[in-house]
Amino acid sequence: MDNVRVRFAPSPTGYLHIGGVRTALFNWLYARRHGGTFILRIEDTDQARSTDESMNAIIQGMDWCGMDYDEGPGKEGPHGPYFQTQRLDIYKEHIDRLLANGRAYRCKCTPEELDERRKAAMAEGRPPKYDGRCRDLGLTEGVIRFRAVEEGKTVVNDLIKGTVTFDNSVMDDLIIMRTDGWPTYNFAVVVDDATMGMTHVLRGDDHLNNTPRQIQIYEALGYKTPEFGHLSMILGPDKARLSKRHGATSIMQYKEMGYLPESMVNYLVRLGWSHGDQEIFSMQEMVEHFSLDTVSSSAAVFNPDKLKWINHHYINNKPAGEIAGLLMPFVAQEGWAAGQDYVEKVVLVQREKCSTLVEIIEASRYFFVEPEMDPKSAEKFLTAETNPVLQRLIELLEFMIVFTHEPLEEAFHKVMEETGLKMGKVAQPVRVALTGGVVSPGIYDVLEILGREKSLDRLKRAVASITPA
RNA sequence: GGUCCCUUCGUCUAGCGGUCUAGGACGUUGGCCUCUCACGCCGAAAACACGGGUUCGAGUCCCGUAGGGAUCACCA
Repeated sequence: MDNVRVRFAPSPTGYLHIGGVRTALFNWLYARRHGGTFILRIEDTDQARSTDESMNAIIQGMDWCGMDYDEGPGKEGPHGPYFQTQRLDIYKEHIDRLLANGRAYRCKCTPEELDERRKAAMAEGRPPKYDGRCRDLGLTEGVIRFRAVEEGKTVVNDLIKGTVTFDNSVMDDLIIMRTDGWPTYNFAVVVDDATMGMTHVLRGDDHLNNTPRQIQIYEALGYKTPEFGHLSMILGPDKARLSKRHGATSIMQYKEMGYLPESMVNYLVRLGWSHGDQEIFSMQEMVEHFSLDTVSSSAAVFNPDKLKWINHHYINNKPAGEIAGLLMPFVAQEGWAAGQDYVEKVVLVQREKCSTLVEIIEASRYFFVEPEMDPKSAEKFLTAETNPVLQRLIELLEFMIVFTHEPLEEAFHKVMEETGLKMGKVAQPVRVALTGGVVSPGIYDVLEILGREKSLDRLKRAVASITPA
């Protein structure tokens, strides 16, 4: 399989969707696996709905995920341009060919008339297809329709679904050029995929029903058809196609929620593809093992819990310095002044209990600002009884030369010996004093990161807040 | 409604006719560890949609049924 050419062809009418990312990813992997070319094409013929923001979001999202393209916006190649709105001449030329060989004709039916007939047909239980009334009128004005072949069958040898046979009687004469002079989707994709030399078309299986009509267009134009592979859909928990009402669906939303790109890609690749029992894949491993043979043909429900688990994995396995770097924008957003070295120390002690960058931030406020005291924790652990314990600890810490794990541990043990209290009885009050709550990393780590000054400050304040018995 | 696709634990999946008393992962759950929360470790519950074939033998092949999804635009 040489010279593989595949593409991702989104329409810039919204943000880059999770489903779109997966489609892009499978194409990208296929290209990289086979040393082929990955093309990004922008399907912007619906100019009313297309926006530059959307296009930027798509490019940004793909970049974030680590999917680079070889040809596309900003990377002109031999088959450009890569915006459909810049390819009008190409479409016109192909329309002319169809008009010339009799495979296309003008139609003067108005949208209103068509709509009416469609409804009537539906009501009577007839298939709502165009009746072909303008077929042989030889009109010179109006939209242009493709003259479909209605006899026989069209077979799609799908790389994922297998052989799918369509009866041509279901085909009707679809409009290929609108009143405004722009081509419609089914025609434009064919012209683009053919002229851009695509060898494989991997896309969502919502396009499977379009494929036989597209094949007819390829044939009418005298082009060789590419290989097709239809990926199953990603579903929401209710088994309906994943959409905004299921929550976050834009890839950049996940970035904001504190997910790492490798988590998204790793999670998404496992939605429909597998390599034995392996769950964790680096990009390199994916490229190495990816195959259409192991792509599932059934739809998959998006599972946020598993995504979290994968994100937890990456947060805990990437170098802490990198995680700290990713955290800096979040730190800035909170308005906290801290250097990356300090953040890295926090990462080291916090990440094992966190699944997202945002969770690290939320669990770490007291490392950056004065904590808010949780009343319940204070009531339970900052009591008249624990007061002397804290006071004794303060004395010991005041005179400590190096404020690090081992001497801190020694100090705690000394207090425990003197008071006969167990670790839990000493650590919890300290934890509450330092963090305002009952959950934190190991107490020596908290003390060390906070440092002597802040630690003593908070301990003293806690002591002062306790009313003696 | 027509057409098309899909159907293994709640979820993602392994399985490509015998090695399946069906494996892994997320989640759930019991225990251990323990200065809290976690992590980690050890265990548990949990699935071949149903009915017919084909075959010596079917989760694996075929046909129905049911359920789910997609699609039927001068949107992509």
